[in-house]
Amino acid sequence: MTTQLLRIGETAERLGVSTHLLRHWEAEGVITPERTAGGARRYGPELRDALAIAVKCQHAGMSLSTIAQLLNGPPGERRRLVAEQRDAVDRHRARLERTAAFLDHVLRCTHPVVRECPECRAFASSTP
Amino acid sequence: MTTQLLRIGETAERLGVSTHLLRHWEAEGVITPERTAGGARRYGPELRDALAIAVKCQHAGMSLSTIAQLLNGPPGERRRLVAEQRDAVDRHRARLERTAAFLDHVLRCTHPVVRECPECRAFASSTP
DNA sequence: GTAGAAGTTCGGGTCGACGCGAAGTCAAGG
DNA sequence: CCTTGACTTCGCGTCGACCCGAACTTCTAC
Repeated sequence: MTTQLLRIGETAERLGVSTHLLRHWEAEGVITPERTAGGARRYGPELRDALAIAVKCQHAGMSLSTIAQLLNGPPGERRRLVAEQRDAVDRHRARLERTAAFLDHVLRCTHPVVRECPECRAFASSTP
Repeated sequence: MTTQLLRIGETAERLGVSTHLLRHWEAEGVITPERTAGGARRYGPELRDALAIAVKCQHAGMSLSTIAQLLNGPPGERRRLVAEQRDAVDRHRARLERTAAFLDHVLRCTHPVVRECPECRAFASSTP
């Protein structure tokens, strides 16, 4: 049992994505699998974990190029990027929090017109 | 002072976007300004508030078509959509929270390899 | 050793959300 | 009247992320 190398089909299925996508991500420098002598992609457990993490990161709003740097960049740069993304996620979270509050408010707001409702106006003119 | 109608240039500048964008959003059915006799767009205070809200909603991940429905759809449908988006925002928030925790962890994680770190693995295999 | 499943490369297509510039229109000042 | 500047429509270009099919090669099970 030589460290469970899976081919692209299995890997894609387990991850719930298409094989096209895995090739695309490779082309974008996100994840680079090993190759057999004949050129077929083989994904080991490490890479599959990295892929899973990449998916989560993407859901958190990171671009493919950012994720690629995160996974493959030099350690120093990597640390900086992680911290940066951490901040970005926090800002994103703050925005979402305001949005959630606003939507909650809208559900019970009786003002027919935004301008007449201080809470709506507050959201409209909230920082970034 | 007849309810401050602004032209597209002023409106765009105050909002920090391009005039192209405002026309684009109109074409997508997001916001439909009044027109002068000659066909020039005029944005009243109400519409400008709506625009500001649309911008926030977009930052919260909503698509233009969703926003268009939110702003212009029939009240019944609107309520449903708001509730739906509210839920989506919450799910999004939950994901971001996990991501933030993961990034925090990565900043102080000493394991050289993801597979060897239970916390990293936990994030990799966390629900959606 | 060979069939057929699964893989490969390559190039073009789609979708959402824009940007951009050309060519024409309108309104106000000199 | 004419200029000037902000506006109009129209259509094509871009970018990120992705899907898809054609044509060919490799892998694997029998």
